[in-house]
Amino acid sequence: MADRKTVRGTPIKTPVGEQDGIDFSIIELFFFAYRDFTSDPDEILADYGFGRAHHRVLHFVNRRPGLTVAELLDVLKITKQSLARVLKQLIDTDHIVQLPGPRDRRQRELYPTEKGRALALALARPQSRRIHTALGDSGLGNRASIELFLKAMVNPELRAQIDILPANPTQKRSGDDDGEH
Amino acid sequence: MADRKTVRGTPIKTPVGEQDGIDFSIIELFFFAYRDFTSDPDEILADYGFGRAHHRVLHFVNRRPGLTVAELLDVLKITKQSLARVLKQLIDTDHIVQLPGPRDRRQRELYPTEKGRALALALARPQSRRIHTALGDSGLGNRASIELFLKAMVNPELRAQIDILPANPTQKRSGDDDGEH
DNA sequence: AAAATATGTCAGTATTGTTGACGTATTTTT
DNA sequence: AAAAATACGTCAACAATACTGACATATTTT
Repeated sequence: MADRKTVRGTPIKTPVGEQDGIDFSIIELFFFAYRDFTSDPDEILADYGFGRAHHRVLHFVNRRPGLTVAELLDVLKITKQSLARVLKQLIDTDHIVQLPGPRDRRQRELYPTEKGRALALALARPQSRRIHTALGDSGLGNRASIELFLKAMVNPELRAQIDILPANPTQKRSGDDDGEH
Repeated sequence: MADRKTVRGTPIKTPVGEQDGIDFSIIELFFFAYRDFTSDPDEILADYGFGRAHHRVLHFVNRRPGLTVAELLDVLKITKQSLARVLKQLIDTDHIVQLPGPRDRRQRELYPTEKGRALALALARPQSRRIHTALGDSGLGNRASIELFLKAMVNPELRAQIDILPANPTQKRSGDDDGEH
């Protein structure tokens, strides 16, 4: 048998691009942007021996204090076991506490402690700074457009998860004086 | 000694929010958007027994045909071993071929085959569609703003990796041509 | 000839995810 | 009250993707 068991295809030397009818520039930008966006908290987490999974749990418990394990699983779209490990660590290190559900005592409502709140804020701070800078660079009037765009990128049936969160109630903030420019 | 081997902190019941000076809404939207953005190709990849790592390699080899292993490692920011596995699979399945570098024969230039090009396009198609829809939903005039924003989210020192790509007409590969003789 | 470089590979490990099964406490249904 | 369903925790086994460190080979540079 000659070395023909795999008939190698011919190398293509022209780059793919927009002419193929596909929005490669934004696809790629999204990849790079998210990579760097997550790199900021990753460095902090490393000091705690935590990973990105811990960050996500911490984030949502801080955003929706009192949410149950089942709700958290639904938001994160992971399995019980994946959550169990990181949640246990966060509870053991006193970043999160569990309280029995008031109506249904089988449920465990998850709350951040002072320590957990502080860590969540510390993790979010560099991300928020990056976003703020990026908004400045791209024109400060774009905030609404960016929000709309990102929200439209989410699967429609899952947008409910976002709307529940206390993101929009007092979005006014007009004339807010955090102007770096 | 009551159960105080760990003195648990008090549960905090108020959600974090923008009043903490942090842009939680966009942080969260970015998370959800990227999660769903990557879920489209993930489903296709599963049919091939491939994962997200294969997708990234395939993407950049198609975007920059002829890039070397070292360049690919630099773009992906992973180690040689992490790349080795997925690259080997992609070569064995004839999605990518290697050619010795013309100037330096130690290098392996990576090129997509017809098959690899087709898969890259198939993976990018639903992502592009999602982007297009989202741009439509958020106002069609926002494309430039979105691009600027995403680019500004990338670490400045790494933006060069993006500029090299054939997204913009200023694609000038420096150095002596690698001409096909 | 020696050193440096580009790549490939091996061995071992960590993190984060998966599926499936089972136990316990609690609530709901019968 | 007994049975079934539910919420959660946990165990065992496994898979994908990353990591570090070491070493081999071919090739280029010094």
